Amino acid sequence: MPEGHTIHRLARDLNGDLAGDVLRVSSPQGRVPTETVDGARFERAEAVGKHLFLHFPDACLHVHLGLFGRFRRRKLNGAPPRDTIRLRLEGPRYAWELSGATASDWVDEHDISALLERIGPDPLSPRAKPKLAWEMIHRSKRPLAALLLDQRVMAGVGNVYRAEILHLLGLHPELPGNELSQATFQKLWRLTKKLLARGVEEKTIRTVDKPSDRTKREALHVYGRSSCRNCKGRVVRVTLGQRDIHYCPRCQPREGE
DNA sequence: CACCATGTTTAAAT
DNA sequence: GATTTAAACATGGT
Repeated sequence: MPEGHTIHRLARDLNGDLAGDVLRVSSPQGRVPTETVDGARFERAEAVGKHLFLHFPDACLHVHLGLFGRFRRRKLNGAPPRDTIRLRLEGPRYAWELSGATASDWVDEHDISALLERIGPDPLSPRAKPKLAWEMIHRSKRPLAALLLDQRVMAGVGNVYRAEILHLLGLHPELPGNELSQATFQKLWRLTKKLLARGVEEKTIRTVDKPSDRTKREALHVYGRSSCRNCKGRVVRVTLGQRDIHYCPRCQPREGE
């Protein structure tokens, strides 16, 4: 479910609903110890790449949604949580419920810095240093498609954004990182930032300026499509690394650059 | 009901 | 040392 925009939007919505409030915190599944924060004031949520941090005065919960994780708002209606709910944050007006996450652990300062050191710059962070991403890409022979998905290079891009970014720049997915020019990298960084930011506002991924309708297919150029939005040619789907990537051989020729 | 998918981590193999 | 592969984990939508 989640690419970086989802997590940043989650942080914004959680803050809008719950920041500064005293929460009832529970773990219906019993998988997250909540005694120390139940009844405590929730300070704020913070997103970095695809990671989410929930800050309480004396504790911080690290959440990563992984492939199936969800974190949803529910109206308070007295209904008991479903048995798949791992964590429940109950504020004055809404309850937020977490399910299916890959990670939901209490972390200390040390854990947090170790984690942040592990991931690359997040284009949505004003303090991000794109230079770090450029250096990794520039030094690597790995295909661009693999580098974009590697959270150590850049944090927040997932399978949909990667396919769309490469298509918009006319880059072949297998172009080795060290063959990308610095000028094109700068375009790539700016584009990524723009698309992720738009995703946060619209709560969905849209890379097409004026889609003809509201369907997901129409909002994208190649991902999940059988024909390229630009040239109408057949979209190629190949497994690169562990994940499928969609691209248009005509709009994204091998020579690239 | 069967199938599919917007992810990460670790260790082992190349 | 760099990179790739395999395995494990976790749900909901169609």
